[in-house]
Amino acid sequence: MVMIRNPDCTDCRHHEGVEKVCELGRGDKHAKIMVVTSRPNSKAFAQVLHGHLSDAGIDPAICYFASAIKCRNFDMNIGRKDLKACAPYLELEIKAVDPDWILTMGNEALQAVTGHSGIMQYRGKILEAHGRKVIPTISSAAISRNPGQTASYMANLRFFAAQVYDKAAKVKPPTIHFINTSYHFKVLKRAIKRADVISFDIETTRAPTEFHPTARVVSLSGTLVIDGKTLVWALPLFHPQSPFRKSWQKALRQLVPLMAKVPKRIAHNGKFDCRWLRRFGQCDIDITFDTMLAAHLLDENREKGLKPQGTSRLGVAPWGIDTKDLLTTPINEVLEYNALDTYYAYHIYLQIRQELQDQPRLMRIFKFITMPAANLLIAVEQKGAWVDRSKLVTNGKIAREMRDEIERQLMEFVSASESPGSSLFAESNSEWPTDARGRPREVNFNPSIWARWFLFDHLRLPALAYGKLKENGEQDPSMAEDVLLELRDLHPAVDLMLKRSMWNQLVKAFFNAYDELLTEDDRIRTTFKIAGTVTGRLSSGKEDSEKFASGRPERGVNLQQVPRDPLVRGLFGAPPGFTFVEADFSQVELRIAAFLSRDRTMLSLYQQGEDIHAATASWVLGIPRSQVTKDDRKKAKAVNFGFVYGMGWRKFIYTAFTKYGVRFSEEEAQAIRRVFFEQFSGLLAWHARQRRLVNDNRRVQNPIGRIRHLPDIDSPEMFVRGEAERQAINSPVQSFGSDLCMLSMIEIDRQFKSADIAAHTIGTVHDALMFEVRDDHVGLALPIIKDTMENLPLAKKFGCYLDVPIVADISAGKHWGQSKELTKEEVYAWVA
DNA sequence: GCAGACTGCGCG
DNA sequence: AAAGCGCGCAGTCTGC
Repeated sequence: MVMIRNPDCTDCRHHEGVEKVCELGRGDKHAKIMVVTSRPNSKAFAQVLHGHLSDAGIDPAICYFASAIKCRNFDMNIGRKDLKACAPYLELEIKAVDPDWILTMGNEALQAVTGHSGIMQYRGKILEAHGRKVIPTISSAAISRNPGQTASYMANLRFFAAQVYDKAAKVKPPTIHFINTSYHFKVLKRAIKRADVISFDIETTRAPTEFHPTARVVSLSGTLVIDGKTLVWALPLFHPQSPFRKSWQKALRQLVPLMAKVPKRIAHNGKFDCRWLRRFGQCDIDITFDTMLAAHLLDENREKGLKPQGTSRLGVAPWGIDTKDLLTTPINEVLEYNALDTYYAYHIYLQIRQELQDQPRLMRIFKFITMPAANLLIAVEQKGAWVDRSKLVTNGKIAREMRDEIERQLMEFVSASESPGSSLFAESNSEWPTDARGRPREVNFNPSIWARWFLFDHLRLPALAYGKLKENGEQDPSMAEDVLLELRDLHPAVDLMLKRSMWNQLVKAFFNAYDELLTEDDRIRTTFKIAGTVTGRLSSGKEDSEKFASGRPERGVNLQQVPRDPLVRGLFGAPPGFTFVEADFSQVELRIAAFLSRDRTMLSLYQQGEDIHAATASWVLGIPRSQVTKDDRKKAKAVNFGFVYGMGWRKFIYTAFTKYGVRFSEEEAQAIRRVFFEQFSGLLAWHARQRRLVNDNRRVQNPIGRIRHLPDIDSPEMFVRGEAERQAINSPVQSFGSDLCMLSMIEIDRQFKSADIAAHTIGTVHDALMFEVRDDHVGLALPIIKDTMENLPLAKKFGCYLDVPIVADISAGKHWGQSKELTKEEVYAWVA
């Protein structure tokens, strides 16, 4: 070891002012296990780390601890260059100790040992470097900052221990039956018919959707349970080496109907597989147990992918191939990978099912909400939302012309010679900005270096705020909307910049995206993620990118962020012969807050059917209820939503200005907050209750038992704890609101089907549902929608007695957001 | 040329 | 001392 150390090393800047130059690690010098981490020689650090290792079953006494950087200077950040400079010493150290296994902790150590960067991507995988096996995880210091990471960190350590000590995985790899003759295919059909359980999975080409011309199913695999025995099989389909390459669709048309009849159907993110199998098997198939959704329901913070679930639950090493292009991957590899997915998913199912059975409230949510929603969304995603093609063309043209015209006007301010001569329009005081190679930068009105030059140098506007402190110690002047609003009166270009930003956003994020994604049947499709949020809400957008090549148009606009501007929202609607129906829960989160807090004022307002936003407006503005305008009510909305979830007066001033254009002084804002909590005094007690609950239990739950884990409540940092406490207030409300909406969607769709009503669910936007109803069935559909939403079977299904009235506002017309809310009479006696 | 951090903005 | 919550995506810039 003496040979390695170089106390005179000056290879990187870290040697300057450090106590000991080139400090090597410590521990067993012939250890089988090497741990690469920052500051291995700090006593306090080592103590914590040794605790973690022991807990995971690794004896720290037989490890060698090394650092990626041998001169530890805590005032300096470590860059790639530093790691490179120090790499030879680490390499020598590895050779000298000669370990079989290396545990790297944190991104630095990962980079230093393997050369890869991206710890969140590589953690828990088995890599190879310097001829040894390497398993990366996050740094132990990250755990104390963010206790929320503890579970997966410990899972990584336990996995490392299992590999090092060669502990047999809990689940052994199965024998896989490859189906490559028509005889085997027949045997497979017979087996599926007899099976009680099927866990299945498909591999596909990287087509953007199952309807794309390049969409093919490359292989199909399954794990069957027949008479208590498992049978694992893999069927090649469109793969070039497949005997069924020419008849792959025919094979699916034979198999999918049989699979759909197996009593228990399991898959990991099965919504994806079911969409493809429906398309090519020409038969509806759904799932009874989705392991990804169940894992997420049990712990919304844990990695829910099949591989991380497999390593942490089953102790199996990450299996499989880099699925870049399946068609050029040898068939055996594809099939083995495909089959193992189904086998391990089946074993994960066995575990998770038990965990759900131990928590009956979660099981009920899974049974009555999660799985029905998943199966309903298969059809919703396949159907898509209808878009008015001619409107898309004309509205898009309007938006593009508006943006171009504004940019033309802005360009007049760019050339200094055309600037008016007043002091406000002073001549430029600096040179046109250049890039790193000295070339002039292009005009770019987006928040860019050029745009900052334009505003703050060329037009000499004052920089009122600055962005984040950068690595080089500089801060860019902020171009955020609220800052520009302050500068609006100083120069006409500011207003143009603001307007351009709005129109450009519409063009780029919406019109362009919709143009690209609109299919021939005039529909746009999204993917809803059921396990995409920590509260149980759906998220909407693109399919997981890993499944698809970059650069291609993909399935997936975000249906939940369609601007309310009629120019955009009005593009969506119902095709000829159909009516677009939107049903909104009225103020659902505030009603839930009233229910949970038991605040007497709020409860009685809702029980009397009064408008809580108007009430707040009259109190905070000090005017009688009758004088409250529509605008006042809108402002009160900001007050209500903010303060209910623990907003402070500073943030209130900020949001009141940026979102509603109202300025409040500090005194006014504090006074409004005070009045608010005087009126709704029950809210403060409720906030305190939620804080106590999360501090005691590290988790909170909503009225039907959906759990939000908040491990960050143990953070030593006040701010992080405060965050967890506010989440403890918001989560039960938001997640219950979402559950009401999901439950409605499921229940309404069920009734449509059983009454044979020609209506389709188009999607949800958190507290709203959208439907497409055949014109002659609107009168039948409207009462079902309203009745269901207002009278959900919460008591029957979840033992939850909601004593706040729930109200659904319904509107019906040709386009989204374009029609008037219906009165109760109109809902129950619809006249087209 | 690509990934990651960061900002800004669309929605509830 | 200070503190709404929950999302997805486009765009810029940096560093390799």
